Amino acid sequence: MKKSTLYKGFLEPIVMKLLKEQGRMYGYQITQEVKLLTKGELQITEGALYPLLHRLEEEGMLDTELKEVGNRIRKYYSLTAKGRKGTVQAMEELQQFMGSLQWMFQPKIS
Amino acid sequence: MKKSTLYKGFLEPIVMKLLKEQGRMYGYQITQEVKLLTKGELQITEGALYPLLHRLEEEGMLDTELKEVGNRIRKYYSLTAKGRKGTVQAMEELQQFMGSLQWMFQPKIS
DNA sequence: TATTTATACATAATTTGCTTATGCATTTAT
DNA sequence: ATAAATGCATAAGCAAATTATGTATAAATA
Repeated sequence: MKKSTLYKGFLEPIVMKLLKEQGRMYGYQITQEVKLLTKGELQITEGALYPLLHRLEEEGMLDTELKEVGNRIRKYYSLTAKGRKGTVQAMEELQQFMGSLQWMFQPKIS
Repeated sequence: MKKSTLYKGFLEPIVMKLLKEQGRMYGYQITQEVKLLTKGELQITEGALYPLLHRLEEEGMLDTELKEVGNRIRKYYSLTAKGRKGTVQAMEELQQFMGSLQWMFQPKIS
């Protein structure tokens, strides 16, 4: 990932939120969607994404489903019930964090 | 640092922005200011802060000044010219990054 | 007045979360 | 024919935190 530096810790909520919106996605598709949604700003690397997906699956956040497409196999991921709860929580934490940094962008309070 | 997770990479811009606003601060003061400004949300750990300050000084971003207060020695940090430029840049990158994540918080584009 | 908490610095070991590099295989575009 | 895109995966290395520890003074509190 990169172009504008990726601030670490964001990849997980990004992926989970995407899965929540889109329902069911495979790894490569996630990289392309993020690239699109961020107008090329964020480029997720596979070295970051795949291990994360594996970890989230192991934690019971994601379910997987293999699908043969043409001659290739795609691995689709979707949120479990736990994963949906986890997403809500991750988003709340993210928002709170962003909120707590508002002072950085506000004009000085005279 | 912690309470809400600290997303990695934010500490540097936070510290630099603070120094830009306040002019001249010592380490402990920075931890207290951040705690105040974030209403207790972000608690900077010394293990993160001091090495960062040392690194920024080494990179020519910060100047230091020792001051004896009572019986203790405080080490004051302030931005150099390079540091002020660096702060502007760091803030721009941060804002661009935040901007590129807007889609995560916006209601679905029907 | 003894003890804890706050102030003030610092460093080392460890963990986390990425990047970079590599590998393999198929499909599409040049 | 060759390169680029699609699709998965893992390993090595690095940077930025956390956690733990150490030292010392000052102020608050039991």
